[in-house]
This record gives sequence, structure tokens and C-alpha cells, in this order.
Amino acid sequence: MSVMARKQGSHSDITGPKVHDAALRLIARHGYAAVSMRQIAAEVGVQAGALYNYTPDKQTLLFDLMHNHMKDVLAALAAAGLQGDPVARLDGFTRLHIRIHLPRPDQVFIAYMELRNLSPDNFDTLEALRRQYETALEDILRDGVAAGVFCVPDTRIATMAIIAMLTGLSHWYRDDGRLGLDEIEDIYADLVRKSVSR
Amino acid sequence: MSVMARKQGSHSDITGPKVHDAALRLIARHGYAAVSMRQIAAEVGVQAGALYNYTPDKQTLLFDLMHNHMKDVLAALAAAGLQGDPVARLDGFTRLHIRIHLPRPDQVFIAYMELRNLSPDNFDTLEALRRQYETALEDILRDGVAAGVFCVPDTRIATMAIIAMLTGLSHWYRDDGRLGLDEIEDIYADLVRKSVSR
DNA sequence: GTCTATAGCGGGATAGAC
DNA sequence: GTCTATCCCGCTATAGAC
Repeated sequence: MSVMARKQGSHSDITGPKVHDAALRLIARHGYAAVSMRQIAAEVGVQAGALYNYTPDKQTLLFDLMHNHMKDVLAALAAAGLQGDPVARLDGFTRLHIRIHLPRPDQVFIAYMELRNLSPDNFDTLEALRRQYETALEDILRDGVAAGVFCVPDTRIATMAIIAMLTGLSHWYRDDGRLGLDEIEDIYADLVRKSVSR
Repeated sequence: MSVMARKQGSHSDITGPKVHDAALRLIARHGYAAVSMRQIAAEVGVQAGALYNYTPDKQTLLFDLMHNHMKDVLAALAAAGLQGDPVARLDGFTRLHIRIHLPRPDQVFIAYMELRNLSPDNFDTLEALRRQYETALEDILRDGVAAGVFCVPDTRIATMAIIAMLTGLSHWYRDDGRLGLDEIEDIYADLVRKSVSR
């Protein structure tokens, strides 16, 4: 536990997170296939071989980044506990999505772009989590249709359309833009609500 | 012009398109960085060195694929000559987008995923073309707002939101799905129209 | 836990024969 | 126009010293 008296080049507690941070930033920017373990190591400030104290291989490193992200998203969704009438739940889902995703542009980008670079097993795991998220939205839409407050000819299509619209936001939004988070939330909540209205 | 009596391994007129086709399919599936010139050559049925009769390098091959796609899209947009009131033009834009993009899933995928693998110059060229397409939609929305038939607080955001929604369609639509092209067109035209309505 | 060094492989691109 | 052969480079991952 002692902070001092650490052995020579030993920095386990600090290097671990730095490896994930560096991989996140580099892979988001250049893509998994285009980023080498040497580049990640250089960003962290160690030699390439040292990375293998923190991940068994490059594939697992990618999977961990994507898996952590999806767990964060689903945890936030569960914590929100959306309830009430479908209109309010849809509004809550939209704002929740934006509040979770906008501050994590690198994770969102990787979650979208790197699915095809996952091993089959890892892909299946993440696909299942992604399905859970989509289903949460589709349930809201179905309830709203049943209650007569939404008008969508196909809840599956509306689900995919809304998620594409929301996730697209992460691909162009910049913190230093002319619009703040709250304004963006209001505008998208409006677009989404109207798109499924009668 | 003679069909027979061709020299030994000479197949210029047929190999050229095959190189682009193979590159399109492989890069869409695995990503530019993950596909090797050897793989493309194998798909075509030639040796790797022979590819360099058709492209100066791998980067140019990628650029040509993306450039051809954007030219097709913009040509279709120009040919459509959308006119009339903004509501009709927005409906026309939506259906035009779907009719152009759905039959070209590989091109659409590459246009989205491989922007970061372009050289700076090539990126600028394609970014300018993409801007033209976005601007066509934004002009419609602005005219509609001015005419009082659309209600959007920010035409730029609405433009990006609609294009994200439409392009997302290409990422999950399958020909063999339960819905045909015409039904998809109607549903999305409806979603888009309502999202910007008053 | 990190380093240096390296095994083993595959990449893009070119040269020259046919 | 295609082939074979090759240059030169960078990659992932491992081994063993410290």
C-alpha cells in the first residue's frame, strides 16, 4: 500500500488504466486494424511487450473497451428506471441516450465501427447487449402504439430509425459547437417525439 | 475488337472492373486496413503484382471506390431535379435517398467507415461532395421553415438527424427481410415528414 | 513490471521475364 | 497484362534478463 519504495519500473496501478485510455483514443481515431500495439505502448510510455501484463492479446483489449461501454450504457438505462406513460418514457429514453453517449464519443465510435473486428464469440456477446438496449426502446414504442398515443406502422423500423438518428449525433457533435448539451437534448427530444406522433 | 485470339494472360477489359468489385466487397466486409492487396488479387484470380496495372496504390483504389459512389449519388440527386413545395421535395429526397442507397450496401458502408483511412487530400475531396448532398437537404428544410410548413428549431441539426436516420437504414436492411423496398420507402417518408412537422 | 531482443509472419510495392 | 521473385518494412506475441 505504501506509495513510496516501489520497485524499479513497476507502475501496475497506474499503467493499467493508461493502457485502456490510450487504446480507446487511438482506436477511435485510426481504427483497430490500423493501430499497432507499439503505438499504444508509445502513447502509454512503455515498451510494447509490457502491454501484455494487462491484456492477453490485442483482441481482448478491443473487446474489453467495447464491453465496458455497453455495460455502462445498460447500467445507466437500468438506473433511470423509466416509468410512466409512453410519451414520458420516450422523452426520458432520448435524453438518457444523449446524456450517456455525448460525453463518450470515443467509446460510441468504437462500438459502431469495430464490431466486425471482434472474434465471433466476442461479437455475439456484444450483439446480445446491444439487443437489450434496442429492446428497451422498442418496448416503449409498442406500449405507446397499444395505448394509442404513438402512430408507427412498424415498431422495429421506428426503433432502428430513432437509434440511428440519436447515435448519429455522436458522430458530428463537438463540445465547442454553438449548441450546448441541454439545447441538443431538447431539439432531439422534439424530433423523436414528433416522428412517432399521430 | 476481336473477341478471340487474345494474347496469353491478357484480360484488361474484364480484370479492371473485377478489381473494383473485389475491393468493394472485401473492404466493406473487413475494412480497408484489414484487407491486403494479396486478398483482393486472390478474389480477382490474379497475382498481387497484377493489381498495379489498375491502380497506382491501395489508397487510390479506396478513393476511387468512394469517389465513384459519391458521384453516383450526386448525379441521381441532380437527375431527380426536386421541385415544388418543400413537403413534396422532402418526400422526394427521402425516397431518392433510399432508392439510391439500399441497392448499394457495400458502397454506403465504405463511404461511412473508411473516411478516416483516406489521405488528407482525398478526404477533403470527398468531404466536399458529402457537404453538397447534405446542403441539398438543408435547403429543403430551410425553404419549408420559411414557408411555415416545417417546424424545426435548427435546420442544421435536423439535416444531420434525418441523414443519420436514413443512412442507418442501409446498415441493417436486408433484401430478404419481411419488408420490401416500397414499404420501407413509405414508412421512412412518413417518419421524416412527421419529425419536421408542426 | 518493464526492458531488450527476436521469432515468425504478412504487409505494400517493384523488377524483370514472358 | 500477368507472372514469379524479392526488397524492405512493420506487425503480434514471446523469452529471458533485471
